[in-house]
Amino acid sequence: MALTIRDVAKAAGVSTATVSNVLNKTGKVGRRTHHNVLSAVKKLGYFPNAHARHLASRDSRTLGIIVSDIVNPFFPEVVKGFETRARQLGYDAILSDTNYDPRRTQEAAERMMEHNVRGVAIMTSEISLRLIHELARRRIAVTFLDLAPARGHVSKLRIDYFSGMKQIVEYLHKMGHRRIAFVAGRAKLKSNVARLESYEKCMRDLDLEPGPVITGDLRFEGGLAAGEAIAKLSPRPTAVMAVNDLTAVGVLKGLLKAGLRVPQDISVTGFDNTRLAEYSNPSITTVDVHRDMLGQMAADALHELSAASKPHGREYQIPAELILGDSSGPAPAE
Amino acid sequence: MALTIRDVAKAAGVSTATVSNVLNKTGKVGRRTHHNVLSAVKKLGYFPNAHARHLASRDSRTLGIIVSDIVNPFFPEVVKGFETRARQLGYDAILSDTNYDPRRTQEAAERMMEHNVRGVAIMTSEISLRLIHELARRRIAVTFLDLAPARGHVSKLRIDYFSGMKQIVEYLHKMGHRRIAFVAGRAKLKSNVARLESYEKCMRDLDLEPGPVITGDLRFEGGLAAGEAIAKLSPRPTAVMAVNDLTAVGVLKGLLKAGLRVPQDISVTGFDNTRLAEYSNPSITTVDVHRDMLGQMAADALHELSAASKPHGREYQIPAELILGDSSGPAPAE
DNA sequence: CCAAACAACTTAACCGCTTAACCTAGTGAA
DNA sequence: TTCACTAGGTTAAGCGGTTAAGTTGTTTGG
Repeated sequence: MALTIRDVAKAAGVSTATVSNVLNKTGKVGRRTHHNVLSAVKKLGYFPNAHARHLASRDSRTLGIIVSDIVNPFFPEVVKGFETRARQLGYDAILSDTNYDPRRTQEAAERMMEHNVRGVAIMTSEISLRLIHELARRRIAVTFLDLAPARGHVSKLRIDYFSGMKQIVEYLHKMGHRRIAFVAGRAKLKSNVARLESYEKCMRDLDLEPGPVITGDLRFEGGLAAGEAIAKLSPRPTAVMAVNDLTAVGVLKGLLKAGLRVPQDISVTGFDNTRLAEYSNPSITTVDVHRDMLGQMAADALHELSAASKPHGREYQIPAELILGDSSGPAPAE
Repeated sequence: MALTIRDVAKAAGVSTATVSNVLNKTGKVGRRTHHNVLSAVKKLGYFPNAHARHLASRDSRTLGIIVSDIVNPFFPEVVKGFETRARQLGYDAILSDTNYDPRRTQEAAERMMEHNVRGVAIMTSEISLRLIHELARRRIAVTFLDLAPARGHVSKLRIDYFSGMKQIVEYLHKMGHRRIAFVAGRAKLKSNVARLESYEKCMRDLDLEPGPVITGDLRFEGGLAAGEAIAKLSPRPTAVMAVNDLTAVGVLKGLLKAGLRVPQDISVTGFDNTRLAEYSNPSITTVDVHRDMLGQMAADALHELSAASKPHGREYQIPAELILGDSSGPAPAE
């Protein structure tokens, strides 16, 4: 089999405890011995077995992250932020993808328990309350996105959708837009509902009548259809806010197809600041929700929770930032 | 602490060995006992400790995948394909992101060794030969992308860049294009060199003079600059092949900015079939290299290697497929 | 009818590490 | 000189599983 700590101990002429102490930098070992052990490690090419280490120390020093779909452009940056921060804090990170499937979500949670993670960041919405309790019962730190309130071992991450929407609406208002349509996503998803409601509230706050609201599908096709529909409306809106960038790209294409000019005839905005927004033609005005920061904060939150003797879940807010693109401009003269 | 197999054994009134046999479905346990154990497991909410299991069985049943950058749109689908297939085959999968950093690549490889993986799929180019040997010495199965030849514990995955490029060149040729420019990436990366060389060879095979070749940076900005430069050339190429989709989007924007119409005045093609290509305006003609299949095949290859008694590395070929978009069309009349 | 074979367990020795408890010089204070 | 520390180790008992070997009670072939 592979090399063990005993091989190193033998090679360095010391006990396994000493090797372990060197490897873990406990400072209980003299300079000479320390050096000897280290060179034996190097010479043999030894790497400690993570499983044995975790088992013996009864601490996995592992954080988990569960996402719906790593292919969804929302998640890679979150994962990267999480993983990077976790490593900085000295944790190993494991990732599970649920593919929007509740059964796979269950499996993902089980995997986290089997790996004895200290904490898990749940970035999906398809999580059941039963699972949450299951994790809580095991005193595993948890962070959620928007779902439940924070308490005990559970911290909450809140993306400030409202602020993001507000920034868009106020920006469009300042540019002279008064008829601002909204292309929504499926009603089920919390984040989409939040976006729609924020839009409506912000409109009212500016004494504007919300609507028309068209329901898309969060995908390109839905946006395309919505764009074509909007082009035919009378009176036509002077701006269209889409629930996300992908929808916005669809809307944009639909409007262009109908012969409208963007942004001269009509402005379009997205949400999420994905690469799509940046590389679209014209680039899309959107809102950055700092996905990398979201991942980082999740790792920080889990670290805090799992390190505390009496953990007290907090709420973390992730700020949103307006990103101006070429798809929006002053409202056309009537 | 958490529940152990002993708790379950006690609750079911059997030995830990029996519980283990039930959990591992060895078929050595009677129906009644089997059932009793299972209900005890369910009642207590027990999940076996993965670390202990791996340690005791001296088999991690884990596959690893190392990528350069999960945020790079090339990788998420690869990772997903890998992870999905690995799970189907009964493996746990772990992911490491090197961020293009050789030091982090080293750390990633070490992590794989510490986790005692059966095999690791290396999807980055920043891997050193030392590391490869290190892994081979430990009898860890390995797959590479294009780098070394297959042998022993090492299988090779080959993306058929040549076929992809050939399909584009022949398609453009059939559409009447004769002056076809190429926007390359940095010379260092193997995959980019392969694309450029394939382009040149395919051109010559059709009795066309390759060039001009403009060097971009694999990013949007490089494409943009290249597009603007190409617009000014005389005689102007009637088609531009870009080394990847991102570059193609940049080229597209550069050409449009210079007042050219795509595809009426000039055709543009990309490579990789990312979402960018699909959602670009106009959508980009590109080549799909089946990234999910790449991930799957990597998992399959590792499974095969690690299961074999006398492993013999193979070469796997991932096919490329032309995807027609709206950015290409017949060559303009002279 | 008895020994061999089998089904269905239990016992206990690890797997590769960590860590509490113990040991042994050597040092400094009284 | 004596004694309490301390520095720098060693010993050995786990961590939570797996699994080879051993132990039963029950069949079954000759």
